[in-house]
Amino acid sequence: MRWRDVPERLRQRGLRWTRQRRAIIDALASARGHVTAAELVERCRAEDPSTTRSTVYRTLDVLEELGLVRHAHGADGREEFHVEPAAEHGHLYCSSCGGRWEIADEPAEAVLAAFASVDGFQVDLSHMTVVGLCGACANRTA
Amino acid sequence: MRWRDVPERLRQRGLRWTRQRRAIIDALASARGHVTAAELVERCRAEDPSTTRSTVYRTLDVLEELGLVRHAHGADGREEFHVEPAAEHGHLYCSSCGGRWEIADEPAEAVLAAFASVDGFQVDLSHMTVVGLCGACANRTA
DNA sequence: GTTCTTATTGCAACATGCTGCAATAAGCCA
DNA sequence: TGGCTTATTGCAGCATGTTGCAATAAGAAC
Repeated sequence: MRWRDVPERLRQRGLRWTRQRRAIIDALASARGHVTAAELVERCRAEDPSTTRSTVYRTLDVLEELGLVRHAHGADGREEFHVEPAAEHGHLYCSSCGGRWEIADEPAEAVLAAFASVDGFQVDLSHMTVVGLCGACANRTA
Repeated sequence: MRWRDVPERLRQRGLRWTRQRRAIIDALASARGHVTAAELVERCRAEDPSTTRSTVYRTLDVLEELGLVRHAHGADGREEFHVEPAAEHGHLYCSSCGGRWEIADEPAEAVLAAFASVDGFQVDLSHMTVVGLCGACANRTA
């Protein structure tokens, strides 16, 4: 649990620890894995109905700079946040059945290697959402 | 130029050829390559200021079904349209310098192969935006 | 505890994207 | 041409993101 020392880390940078930020951290801590910003706003409002969206979005930006969350864009382009990104991973999305999976290590490494070898591009896996047809849907279509 | 027979193709499906759709087709025809929906709305409004956003979005959906455009999501999640997608291609985006490139054939094939071999996932390249650091920015950071 | 600086908040407003609904008009048929 | 069916439009309104600005309040200094 890295949330404990967030207040200190903020202050070290001249930033401040506020009631609102605590609410957002609480919501994040109880939402391991993935969350959308909208979900987070809902969770905060459950505690404090006066929560405003702009504050949540701005706090998420700050937390991303601290490395506590990473954002990506789902298949529809909406934001999703990875909480405490232990291992960076991207997502697969099937446009036919709507299924979602994390990208496994093998293809992830292949992707990294493919782009690195061309012009030294360093792919940010955690930001990647790959859209297409999953095996099952592809078979059904064929 | 495949635009010429769009009216006919629409009617074949029981759809209709309207003044508004003509404006959108005109805008697309003069915007080869990539366009955002917002740009398209602007171009249409230059001709006809009464153009509404919802009409443009709905028409783009129809044109996508006809295969005349394909949409993707840029690095910020906003929509971009590929006009007349001759060769399907994805995009690279450098989060440091903001540069954009089309994904070349080699890495594209590597990506297709990597996912196909795992569980038969068929990647939709045209929908893919890969975010990361370009070679130049990666070197500068290191 | 008081004071001061300024990071942060809440508000209002804007941009993009999507949807339900009543009114319009495309395209078919007589 | 006139009438009919229904696809399409425009409108209004919602959801998600973002930004400028004045008011608030964190936290350091006294």
